[in-house]
Amino acid sequence: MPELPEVETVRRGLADLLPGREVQAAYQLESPKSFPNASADVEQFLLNSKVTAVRRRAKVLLIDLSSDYTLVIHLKMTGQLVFRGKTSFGAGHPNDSLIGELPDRSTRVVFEFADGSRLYFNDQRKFGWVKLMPTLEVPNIDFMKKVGPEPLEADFSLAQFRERFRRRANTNIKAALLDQTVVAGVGNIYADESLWGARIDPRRLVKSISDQEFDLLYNELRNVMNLAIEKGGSTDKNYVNAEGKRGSYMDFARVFRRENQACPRCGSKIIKIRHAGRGTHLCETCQE
DNA sequence: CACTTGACCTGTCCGC
DNA sequence: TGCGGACAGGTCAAGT
Repeated sequence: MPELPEVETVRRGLADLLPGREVQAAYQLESPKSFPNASADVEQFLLNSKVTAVRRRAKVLLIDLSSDYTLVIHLKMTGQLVFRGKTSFGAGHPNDSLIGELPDRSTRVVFEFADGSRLYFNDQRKFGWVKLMPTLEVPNIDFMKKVGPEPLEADFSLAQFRERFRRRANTNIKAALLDQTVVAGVGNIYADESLWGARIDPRRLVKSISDQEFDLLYNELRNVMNLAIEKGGSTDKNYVNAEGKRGSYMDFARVFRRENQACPRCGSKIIKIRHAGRGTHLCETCQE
């Protein structure tokens, strides 16, 4: 669920909240798997270090520390990173807060800062993870070496976009969009949304897509992701930002989770099918 | 090498 | 009301 716009929203929130805070304690609740290399390194390179920056690459969050180590975090499907100030517990949450008192039963890892504030890593389905590693080694992990370019970077060109898809000529366009080695950060929501915007049927083979259609898709993907960031991401079930609040992109979605509703472009009924191993939403009338 | 499928988990929903 | 099964979807390993 957290895709590029959701992870970027969390990043922006944490970038406002964390830098300068000193980690005083870090511990896991119930699930050692969420923080598998929590070991001697934690004591030496995490405790008493200050957060210096919060970065993002694809769907991965990077919290840099003054020790020259980095917390590398993947939220996968149900991960949340929620910050709570020393006194912001319990009652008084804004109406759009999705979660209440923390820790809750999905809390896996807790980071405590010297000023009494805390960062909670929650993850219902336990697919997400936190790893601590030297900052200089982050670019060397397999995922970082394979992952494609950031689609919202100013220098990401249409020519580059088309070029990246050539390696997946014989698969369908939706599977290729979801492939992180082609373009970084696209998941199920924005794949369906951008294909609708470009009027492309998700089942089409990549090699059948024309230059003009790639042009449309390139623009739609960037537009839809920029809009989603502006709306604070999509909250379908679990996703919340760094303050525990929902995102509102789902109010603007054209096809995702809108099966049986009218296509906003042609009025035909939107359908949901199983494709590329995913629930896939489309309008068969205007996506060809 | 290109491509597809299943596994990893838990909570929720649907049909009987 | 209880219960089994399908489903949710990011990534990687294992399969064809």
